[in-house]
Amino acid sequence: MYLLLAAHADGAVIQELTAAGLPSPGNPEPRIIRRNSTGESSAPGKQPSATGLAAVVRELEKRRPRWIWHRTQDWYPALLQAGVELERCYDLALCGAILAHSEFTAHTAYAENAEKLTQDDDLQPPRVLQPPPPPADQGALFDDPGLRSEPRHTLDELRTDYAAQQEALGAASADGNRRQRLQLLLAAESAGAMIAAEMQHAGVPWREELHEQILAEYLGPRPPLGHRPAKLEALNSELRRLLNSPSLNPDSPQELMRALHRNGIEVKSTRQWELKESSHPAIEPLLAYKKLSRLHTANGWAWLDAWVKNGRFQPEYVVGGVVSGRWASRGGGALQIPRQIRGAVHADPGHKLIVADASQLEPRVLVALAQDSTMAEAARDQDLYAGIAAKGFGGDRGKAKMALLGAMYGATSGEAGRLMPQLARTYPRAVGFVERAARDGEAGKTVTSRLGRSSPPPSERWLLSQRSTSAEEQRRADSIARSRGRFTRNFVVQGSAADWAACWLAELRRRLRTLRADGSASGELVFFLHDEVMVHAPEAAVDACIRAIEAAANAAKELLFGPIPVEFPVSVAVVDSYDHAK
DNA sequence: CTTCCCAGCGCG
DNA sequence: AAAGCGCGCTGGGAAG
Repeated sequence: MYLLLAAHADGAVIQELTAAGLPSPGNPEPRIIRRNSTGESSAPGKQPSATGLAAVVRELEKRRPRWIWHRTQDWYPALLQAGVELERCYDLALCGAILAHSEFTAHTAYAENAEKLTQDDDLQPPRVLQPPPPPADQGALFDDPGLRSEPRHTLDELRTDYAAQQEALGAASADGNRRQRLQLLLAAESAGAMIAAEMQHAGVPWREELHEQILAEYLGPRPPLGHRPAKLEALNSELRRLLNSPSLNPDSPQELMRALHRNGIEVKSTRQWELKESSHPAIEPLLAYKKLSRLHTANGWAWLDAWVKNGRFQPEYVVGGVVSGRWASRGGGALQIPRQIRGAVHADPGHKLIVADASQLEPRVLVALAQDSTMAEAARDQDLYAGIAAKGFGGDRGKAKMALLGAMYGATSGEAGRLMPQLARTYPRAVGFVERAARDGEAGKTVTSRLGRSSPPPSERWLLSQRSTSAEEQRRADSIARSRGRFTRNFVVQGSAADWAACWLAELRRRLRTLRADGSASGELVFFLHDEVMVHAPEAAVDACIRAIEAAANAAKELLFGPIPVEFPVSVAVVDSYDHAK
């Protein structure tokens, strides 16, 4: 059953559709849910409109429909706020973006139409950005889901878009299961959107007093607003003395650079690794200052005030925020929680954090993509790098790792660059695969992830550079082309790893829901970071959750690659506190 | 004053 | 030791 949910000038509107996106013959009329019209008496603290729509959706969910809507972010957070969890959806915006650019559907009307729209866009002034969504706590009233601005998409527009997307999907070329893969990607992307909203709703368990303890340890007591904490101030005084610069502000790279030069420290930048080259007595306190200053500005008391409420850190995840299919995030730097403060991430009483990460995901994905049986053999080892080191690198794990990472990132110089021929000799297929992606990118072609997410077309810069005439221009053109080559080289691996992770996450969510539906203790997904998930679970549910995580990883591999002899092991840690994982 | 970009560093 | 991919956030600093 397919239910389209759209914003209506007067509230919301729901229509049942066929799989192809036509109005359902048995039930063709859309149903309008007006604000304040569904008869539920307003509970204190809740607006009737909220209960109204939420109640209707909850009732319809019993028929286990697939909800089709423009953007999950417009509807689902408010539904969750109202206590309504849904099983599955189809996110038109996310799926449409994939279909508009995928090589698998490049020949379809949908892609051509999208292409035209993009060109039209170029003629128009830049689109006004959506205002940022209100903070989660303001969404609690669930006043106008999808109606924060005038509805830009009518029911018919959305229905037509869905039908067109299904048609494009149906027209995807059948060779090598491309259509099934793309369909899987759309399902995983939509599931991801729901998971993002659910994780945002749940939040990461965060103990404020533990965070404060950590800050006090590193920085001293909380300073008055706009002041440096004691330990930073002490380091600052020391620096001013050692560099003979009584008014130095070490937060200014320019000032700092001048002060260093005045003292004979000849660096070209103030980056850590370059500063480490020098043995001047000011370097050590300077590095300490930078480290602590980073903690204070990025994850200090101000951060804690802004982002942690009621023991939860609730960032917003941006599914589809990275071209490769990785997620981005907004607010609080959710994907950059530094190791220093992970001790503040702490399970609730009676609960555990289950932190699982896919070990060496990207090289394993490369092995599977390239079908490199020699490398697959080597990767049997739980430690892939050790296995590869054993064959081709005389057992030197460090070299094997650097070579493989270099191949995936496009290293040209340094030790990684020098190791490339050695890697190519033993593993020609794996190296050939990324080389091919690089050559394609340099030539302006598109590359595509395993499930069908394609790289963006060449940039304006790339196109312009193709017309270069002089030798100087040609050199620049080559450099731009190589840069694109490095991007596409990495795209196929990073993008396919993101495909895998999306399936892993969706499969895990399904299993956790099944556990809950069966009445067993279950856990809650609370964090996701490219190749790592965190489940917050009552102790009784830990074993079942671990099995779910492992089964989901295995399922993801099968979904992407079928029964191939490459393992995707996950390492699992059951901890009270995030800093004890890994 | 606001708006934008950069340098630097956090994460994978 | 410090190249080679993808992000977000901060403060400083230049531009408007």
